[in-house]
Amino acid sequence: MKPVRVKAHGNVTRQANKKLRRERIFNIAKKLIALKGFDEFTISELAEEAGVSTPTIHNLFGKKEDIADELVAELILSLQKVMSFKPISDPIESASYYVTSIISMYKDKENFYRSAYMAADKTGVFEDRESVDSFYKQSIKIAEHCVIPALEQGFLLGNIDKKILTRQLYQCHRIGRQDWVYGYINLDQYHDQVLEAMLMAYATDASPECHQRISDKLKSI
Amino acid sequence: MKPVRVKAHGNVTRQANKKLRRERIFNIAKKLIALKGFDEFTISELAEEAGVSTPTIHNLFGKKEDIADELVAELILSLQKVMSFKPISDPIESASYYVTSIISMYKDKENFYRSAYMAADKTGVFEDRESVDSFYKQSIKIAEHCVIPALEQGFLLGNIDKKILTRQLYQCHRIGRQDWVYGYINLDQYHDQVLEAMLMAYATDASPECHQRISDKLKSI
DNA sequence: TACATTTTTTATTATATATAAAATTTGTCT
DNA sequence: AGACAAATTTTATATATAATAAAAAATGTA
Repeated sequence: MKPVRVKAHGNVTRQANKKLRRERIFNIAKKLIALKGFDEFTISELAEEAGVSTPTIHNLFGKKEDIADELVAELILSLQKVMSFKPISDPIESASYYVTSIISMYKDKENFYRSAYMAADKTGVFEDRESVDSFYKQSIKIAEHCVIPALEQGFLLGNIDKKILTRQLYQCHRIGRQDWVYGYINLDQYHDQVLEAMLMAYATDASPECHQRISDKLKSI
Repeated sequence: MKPVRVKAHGNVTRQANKKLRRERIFNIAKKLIALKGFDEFTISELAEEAGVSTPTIHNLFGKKEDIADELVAELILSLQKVMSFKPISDPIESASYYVTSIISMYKDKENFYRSAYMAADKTGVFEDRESVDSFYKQSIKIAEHCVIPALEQGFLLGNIDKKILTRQLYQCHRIGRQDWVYGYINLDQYHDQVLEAMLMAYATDASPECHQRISDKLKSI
């Protein structure tokens, strides 16, 4: 009876190399998806760009849908970091800081974020408003973390329901992000569009002093 | 030499019947697109539902892309009507009237509007902000027609740039519409979401009296 | 009922995703 | 260096969809 060997001798090295190859091809995939859109990009095109055959793509990534799932999972993970940013009470500072942070994050890996958001649109993860740990509810909570100190410090008056205000702050991001993801505006335009919308939302309940500053800030964008 | 007859004897009747058949199948297409999404709906599925073969679909409608183009053309035409609605100076009345009008229009032919907006997303017509007769610029103009009388009547103060205000009023619609078109919210939720967002936009520049009324109205939604 | 024409269908092509099985490559150990 | 076992890639193939050409059927009128 022959001795049974569960793993090949050089399996550790093999896995490491595989990971490198996979990563190289995954980056090409991100580039192609960002360039053409998720549905429009094809496995065979990816294979050709990567210099391999289509079954190799399937071997490394599974179905096309699996690529979307992987992008989304990576995106969710990456967004968890932003989720834990420290609240700033002044609405103008808060909005500026928040938008700038996100932009610089996107700028770093634009292909990844654009392709991942496209994939997310296909799965609908961001649209789920029901489940407790939904991205929607998490985002609303973050917006709330911005509104509460602003109320406490008197930048906001409390005449507009907090819930409505936070909801608006969240919605601001969505439409701008959409426009950027699908290639209608660039990141700089995204910055201005979202900042403008966030400031407008804050302005609805701003103290006279704060309202004046927001108005000035809006003129400078 | 045989006499050349350009048209068949019964061509008028034929064309009329063809139009009826075509319309029947087009309605099924709208239903299917609204139900499954434009990319997900297939020609063969449509053919089966309609009780004809796939080439018949192609014969009647051309390519799949042509179906999208036709939906978009019909949508643009239908929206031209809404474009010419009379401005109301009071922001609350104006927003309520506008949202209600649109909803009732959509409610009538929900399959059509949902499938047409999906098709429009694919073509990107609504994202074009450059050309003079772009839908974007037309929409901005309508929003302006709402803002100007509100300023004149003193409902708005003019502290916030008119351009910014109109832009916000337009953006309000987009995200809510998106959520409805892709099946995440129904028309009643769309109503509340868009009305809330429009009122919030007006509130940023509202006179104290108007701001109070908006605040009350928001509580009642 | 004959017919000219339109309309539909059968047959076929092209392209994309996906998988199974064969062929090749890889990394290690002797 | 060369043998080897497993991993990896490729060739070949299946399935699904969109699209078109040519043949067959249906239609409306005289």
